[in-house]
Amino acid sequence: MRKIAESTVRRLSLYLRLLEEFEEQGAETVSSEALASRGGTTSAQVRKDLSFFGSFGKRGLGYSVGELVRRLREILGLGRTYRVAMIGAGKIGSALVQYRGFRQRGFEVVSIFDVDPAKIGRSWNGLTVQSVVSLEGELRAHPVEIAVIVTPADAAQALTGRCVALGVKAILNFAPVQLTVPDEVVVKTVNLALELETLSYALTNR
Amino acid sequence: MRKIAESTVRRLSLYLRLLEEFEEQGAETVSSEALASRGGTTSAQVRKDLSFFGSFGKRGLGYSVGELVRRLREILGLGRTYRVAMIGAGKIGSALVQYRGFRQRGFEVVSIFDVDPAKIGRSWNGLTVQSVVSLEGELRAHPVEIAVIVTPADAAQALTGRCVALGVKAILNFAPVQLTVPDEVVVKTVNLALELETLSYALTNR
DNA sequence: GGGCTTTTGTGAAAGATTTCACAAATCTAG
DNA sequence: CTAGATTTGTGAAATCTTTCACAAAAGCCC
Repeated sequence: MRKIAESTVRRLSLYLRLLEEFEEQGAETVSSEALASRGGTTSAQVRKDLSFFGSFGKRGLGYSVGELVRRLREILGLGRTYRVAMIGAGKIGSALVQYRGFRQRGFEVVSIFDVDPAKIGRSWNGLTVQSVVSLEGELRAHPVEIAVIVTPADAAQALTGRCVALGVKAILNFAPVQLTVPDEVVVKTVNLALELETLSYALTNR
Repeated sequence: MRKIAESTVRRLSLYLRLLEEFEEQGAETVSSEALASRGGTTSAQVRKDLSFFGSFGKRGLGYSVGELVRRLREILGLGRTYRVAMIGAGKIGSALVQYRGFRQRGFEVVSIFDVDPAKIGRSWNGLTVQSVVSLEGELRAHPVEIAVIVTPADAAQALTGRCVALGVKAILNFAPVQLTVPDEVVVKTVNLALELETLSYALTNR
C-alpha cells in the first residue's frame, strides 16, 4: 500500500471517535464539514484523508455514519485481537491494563513480568506477575505480537531486544528512551517528559 | 518570536534528554552527528533545529554539552515552576503525580479534585482530595497556571471551561476528547486510544 | 604560520502536507 | 423532468519541513 502520513492515520483515529459520537446521537449521515468542525480541522482535509483509502461518501449527501465507522475500523485494523505482554508491573502498566479502551481495541494482556522479587508471584488484574528471567520460556510457550515496555529507561533497550528475538512484532514504549529495533518491528513511544516540555515551551513562548 | 514547528520543539526535548546522557558519561563536547545518530535523525536536522534559536556551536569542534543543556532548558522554559491542579483522582492522575519527571520539570501539583464522595477527603500523595464543587473557591484562593484533566470524556469539556474561567493558562488533557478553549489557552492532549490505533494501523498495513 | 581536517550554520533544492477551487454527483421541490 | 442546492473527490497551488551541499570557522600538527 502507498505510504500514508502518520498525521493522516492520527486524524482517521480522531474521525472514528467523532463518528461514534454522531452514531450515539442517532445521526444517519455526516458531512466532511460536520466532521471537520467537531475535530478542529477542515473539510478538505477530511475528504483528502479518506480519499487515500477509497471514496466512501455520496455527493450532495455526505457519508453514511455506520458505513464510515465500519470502513475506518477496518482500515485501522481494529477487527482483530492482539496478544500483549506487559514488561514491568508498576503504576503505569497497572493503569493501562485497567483502561477499558485497551481491551476494547483488541489488546489482550496475556502475561506480565517484573524484576522486583516483591512483585513476582503477586496477582495482578487476574494475572500472576512473573520474573523477567522466565521471559524466554513464557513467550515461547505463549507467543505475543506486542510488548508494552513500562520499565525504567536503563532496562528498556535490553528487554526490547529480548522481546524482538522472541518474535514480537510491535513495541509500545513508555520508557523515556529512543529504542533501536530491526526495520520490520514497529515501535511507538509515548513519552510524557516530551509532552510536558512542549507544554512548557508553549507557555514560555507567547 | 518566529513560529517554530511542533516537530522541532519535540526534537529539542529529545536532544536535551540525549545531552543529559552525554553529560553523565562525562562528554565535554558533542557534534550534531553524534546527537543525530543517538536520536534517530540527521545532523543537518539537528543543526537546523538549533539554528532557529541561535548559533551555539563551534565550527570544527561541535557543541559544549554543558552550555547546550543550559540553552535548551532555557528555550523550553524549564527554569521555572508551574502550579498545577489535578482534576480527577483516578489511576492515571495518581501515576502522574508519583512520576518524578513531573516535579523535575517544575510541575508542582497543589490541589486535586474529584466528584466521587468515596474519594473526597482522602489523602492523596500528601494532598487532600477536594470536591469539584469547591473548584472555584479553591482556585481563586490558590491560583494555578496548569490544569491536568484526568476525568471521563463526558465531564472534560465542562471542567475545562470552569478552569479557563478561573485563569488557567494551559490544559494537559488525558480525556479522549477534543477540547475547545480560547486561543490564548494552550491545550496538549495525550490520547492513548489514538496511539493504540496508530499502532494497530501499522501492524495491519505492512 | 600554513596546510589539513573537522564541523558548524545556512541558503537553496527537494519532498511532504495542507489548502484551494471546481467539475461531477446526487438529492429536493415543483 | 428541470432548476437549484449540496457536498464529494481530486488535480493544482500554496505552504511547510527536511535534506543537500558548501563556504566559513576553528582546531591540530609540523
